[in-house]
Amino acid sequence: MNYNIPLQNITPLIHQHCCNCNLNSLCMAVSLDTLEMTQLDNIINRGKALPKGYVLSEQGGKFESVYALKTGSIKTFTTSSEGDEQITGFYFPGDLIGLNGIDTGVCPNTIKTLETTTVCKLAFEQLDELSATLPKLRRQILKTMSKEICNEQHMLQLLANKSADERIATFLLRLSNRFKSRGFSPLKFRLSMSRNEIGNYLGLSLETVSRVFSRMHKSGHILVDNKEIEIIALKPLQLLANTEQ
Amino acid sequence: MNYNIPLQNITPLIHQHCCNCNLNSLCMAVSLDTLEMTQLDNIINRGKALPKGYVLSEQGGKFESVYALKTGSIKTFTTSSEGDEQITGFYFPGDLIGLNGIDTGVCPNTIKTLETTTVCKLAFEQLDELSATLPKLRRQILKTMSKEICNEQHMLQLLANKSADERIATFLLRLSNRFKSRGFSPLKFRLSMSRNEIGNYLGLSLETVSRVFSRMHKSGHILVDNKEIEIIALKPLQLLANTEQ
DNA sequence: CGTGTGATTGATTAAAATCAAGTGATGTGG
DNA sequence: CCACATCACTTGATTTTAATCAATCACACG
Repeated sequence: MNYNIPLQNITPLIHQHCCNCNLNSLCMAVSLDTLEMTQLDNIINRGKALPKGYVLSEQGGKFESVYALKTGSIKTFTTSSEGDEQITGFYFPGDLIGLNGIDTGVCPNTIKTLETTTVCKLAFEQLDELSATLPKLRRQILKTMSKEICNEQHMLQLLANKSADERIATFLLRLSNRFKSRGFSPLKFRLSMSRNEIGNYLGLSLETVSRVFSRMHKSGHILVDNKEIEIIALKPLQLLANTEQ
Repeated sequence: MNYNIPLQNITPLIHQHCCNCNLNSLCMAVSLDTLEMTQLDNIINRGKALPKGYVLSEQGGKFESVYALKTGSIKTFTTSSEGDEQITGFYFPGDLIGLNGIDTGVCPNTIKTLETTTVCKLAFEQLDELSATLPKLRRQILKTMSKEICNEQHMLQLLANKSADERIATFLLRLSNRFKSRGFSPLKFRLSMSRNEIGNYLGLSLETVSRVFSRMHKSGHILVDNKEIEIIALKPLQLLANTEQ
């Protein structure tokens, strides 16, 4: 199910601007004043609604744009020479995706929607030029990349020496925090990715993911109904995520 | 053995400039012309020789500077709330270290020398200001961070679904490539980190690291003499690093 | 109403961690 | 310069965890 409909052919949203986007506090536009935001606004190709499974950018392709996620969710993954995928991140509204192509000029991973999703597309060259005159924008780009590095270092720690239960607990709590900061419920949410994708991301088999969910469900920490998750007991999860028991 | 001698009290090297530094093709200075290099030169606090175990920057401290590694080697690691360390990277001459503190303004990891090491210290604020007028420098900073993200995504892939043998083979080949691009021998080198540190980085116990080294030694792929490594059969290692058996 | 995909659950296996000696290297003080 | 202490590394035996293999269940969809 690999849609490759060109962006132009996808239903565009009503034209909207950064200055009245409800995500501007999370996005590139954070800390810019109205005039600066208008300048940013001018280089943005805005709000296309994309179906589930749509590939925004393919690994190996030329790096030209970065994407700001408006609604929906996205996964990024690398495909190794043997063909197996490794998911490198899940993304939600307000996230900026695709900056890691700068180094080589080639997209190092594939960007794919997990559900119906809308994004803003920013041409990187123009963004870079604009950043020369807007120190706050420049700083914001660096911050985004810096945060990405920190996230990945956190994942390294998780994969290097945490148990399956600790990985899942950490995963759920990170999702919870991300939803919270976006104004969604931090205790009740829907997983837009499959067990297989969660396992791939966390270095676990899909069976293990399912077993851990069942275990946590039985012990009353969470409520699992297929993709719907409700966190019942936050403290035990936090304990599991932080401490080596 | 946690030296915390202030930088000022460490023997300074003979004053040297970016324009005649033999690492400028690897470092920030790459692609800058002579005038631009001189401007960069002016904001650099240069060439201090640091003993083994010296802490350049501590996790949780204020983020102010980044470091360019001239000679020696460095590890970066995060310390979790329970106190266990997770090594996030090993660095060699030409590498730029510490940019991931930008996001929060706080150093997200500790930077520590693995042996006698010399570095150049760059005040980040000044570097950022300079980057506004030097597009090539700005691009270089982004490239450095982009490369760091790609490295870490590569590590994620390694930790998520590769066997101990594949991890070690990949580790050795990456070192080999990095030494090669720095003009050192790609087939014979000295590991400046312990088995414990390698294991920590690769998500393996130190015993497993030792066993894999022994196994590869016996099978004639590498020669191991304590910290000295010689790659005898490159092809089998590459095969092991790339393919699922 | 079958078909297929994703999720759950159980049984078995495999890989690496842990536990436990023991060896070799390095460094220190007498 | 040597005896001793310490630390890093190696190797072996056992245990543990999660992967794999396998069957079944549940839900969505044509």
